[in-house]
Amino acid sequence: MNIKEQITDLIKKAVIDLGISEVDIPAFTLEHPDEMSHGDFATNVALMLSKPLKKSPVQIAKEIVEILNKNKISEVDKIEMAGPGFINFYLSPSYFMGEVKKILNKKELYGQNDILKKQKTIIEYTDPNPFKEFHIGHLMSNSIGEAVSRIIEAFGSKIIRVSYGGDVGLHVAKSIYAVLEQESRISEVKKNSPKEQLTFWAKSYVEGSTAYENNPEAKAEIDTLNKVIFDKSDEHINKLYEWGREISIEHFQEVFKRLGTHFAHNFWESEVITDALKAVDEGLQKNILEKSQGAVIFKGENYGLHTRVFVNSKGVPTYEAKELGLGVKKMELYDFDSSIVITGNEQDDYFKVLLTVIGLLRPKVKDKTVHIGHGMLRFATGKMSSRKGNIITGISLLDQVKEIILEKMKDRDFTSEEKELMAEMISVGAIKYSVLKQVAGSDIIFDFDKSLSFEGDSGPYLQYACVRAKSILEKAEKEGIKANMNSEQKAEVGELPKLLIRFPEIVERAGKEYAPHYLAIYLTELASAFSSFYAQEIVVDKNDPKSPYKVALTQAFSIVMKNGLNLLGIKVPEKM
RNA sequence: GCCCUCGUAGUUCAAUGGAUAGAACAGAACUCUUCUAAGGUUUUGAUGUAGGUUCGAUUCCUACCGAGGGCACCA
Repeated sequence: MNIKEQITDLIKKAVIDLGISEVDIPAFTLEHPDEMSHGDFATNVALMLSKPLKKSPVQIAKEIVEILNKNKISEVDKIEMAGPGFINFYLSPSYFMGEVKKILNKKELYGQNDILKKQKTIIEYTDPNPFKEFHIGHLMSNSIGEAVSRIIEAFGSKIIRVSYGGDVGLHVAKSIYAVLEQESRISEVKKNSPKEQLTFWAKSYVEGSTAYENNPEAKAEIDTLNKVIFDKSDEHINKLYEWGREISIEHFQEVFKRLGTHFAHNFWESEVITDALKAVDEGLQKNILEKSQGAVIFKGENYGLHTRVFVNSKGVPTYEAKELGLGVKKMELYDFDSSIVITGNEQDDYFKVLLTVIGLLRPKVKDKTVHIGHGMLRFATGKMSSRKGNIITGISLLDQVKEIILEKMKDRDFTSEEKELMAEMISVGAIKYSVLKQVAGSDIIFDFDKSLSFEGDSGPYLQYACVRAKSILEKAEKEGIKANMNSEQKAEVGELPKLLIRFPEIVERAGKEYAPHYLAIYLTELASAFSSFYAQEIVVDKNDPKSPYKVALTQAFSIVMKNGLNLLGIKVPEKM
């Protein structure tokens, strides 16, 4: 039983002592007050009892405090009534010391739990489409997906990371249409670097999309081409297709590597089509789906949703059917305990329809599946669209940010290899943090100058705090001062240890709510507390009897910060 | 038109129905002879509007105003 549960128990007993029967105990809270001067835990139980007991909350609180004081446990130093009737609990210094010791003992395992022990979780994110750019929206999906994966992993679950790419569909037809328009250039383009070949394909996609929208003849041709690609009936087109697909995939692998994601499997739309059509047939047989105007549709209106097309009138399955097939296939391949799908929130309504259909077809799969919609990356001027070509690619953002960091470091005394390594970690950290610091579902208004900061509330701020701690620990080792938690029990416990030991509960909340931002914000608070501590105290000092204690705190900080950043998918450089 | 998100300092973001609404950036003033100033200290400044539920509302409900997204063969 942890301390929170122990205190909760004591409160319940006290309430029963007041004459409330066990079933009538209100659903009170026991939480950390915002203000540290309000103690380490606070409960609102007296406020909630005011009505049933027909007494003032202050009076009730006083009575409860009296009872609590009789049964006090050693971890609690002081209990008092405050404000409109809150009861605040102040924990003892030795409790905090004991908890910090746990950090030093558990090291990189600190923060993990076994809530999902022996479970298997499949998580899909990033999902870039071959023939299109890997843009900063994918960077966003990847940052969130990777963080959620790592947090779920810390819950003890086995994680299967997958990505899903649309290697068939209208966008491919649009690209190939535009490539066919400039057929004579192809052999020339193929001599260029993979990067330039990729640009050629991305441009073609934009051109094809424009033609599709503005030119009815082109639209008809592209629609026909889509069917040809789907049927694989034209050898020449098959070859173009293979070329474009490979160039894209090669590029994606490079970006994944830089971001620190390794997918166990990459699903492609082309490989789920059979499953999709099978699922559609089953849906038709069970009257879940129906035929209408030559297409297969789902009438969502019956479920408070809207109608979606699963197979179009040309017999080609749409995204909805393919995703349905994917859901079924994932279950067959991996037999998961839970499945998480992360996409842009523009697909929220679509996923509601899809999950409803899956629920009718495979109730068990539905119960185990959760969709997380992340916000969009938008420019102040409007939405980014790869169809229109006004996008920032993932790789160009990574490179630009890296440039800025290298520029900042140019006068520093590091070798160019060191600088290269640091700049890579710092740029990825800065980008990931800027995505992870806010609620996953909300949009990021992207402004290159403002969105990526290297100061204050930023990735580099956290990395920097960690690097400084590391540097102190090295100095302590040189001077032979060892971390010791016992030398300073009597002292007043500052903000740093109090924050440090909250790490496991923050991880737990971030995982349960699929909300990495709780962790990001916590780490910033923690780094801030450490930076303050760093500015006020000289940690390594042979003449200071408190030095071993301060070294211990620094070490604990270093462990927690590193573990926390690791869960966010952010690496820490040796120096910076 | 219907459905879903969301409106918080000048800006970008926080706040499991709780106490004095937190940060960061920008602005103002300090701070490197001390373990890395990508740091620290101080300071100015905000809940779209109108109701309702509640001991207590940024949070829940209703209406309005405003932004974004989704609504049949794109993904």
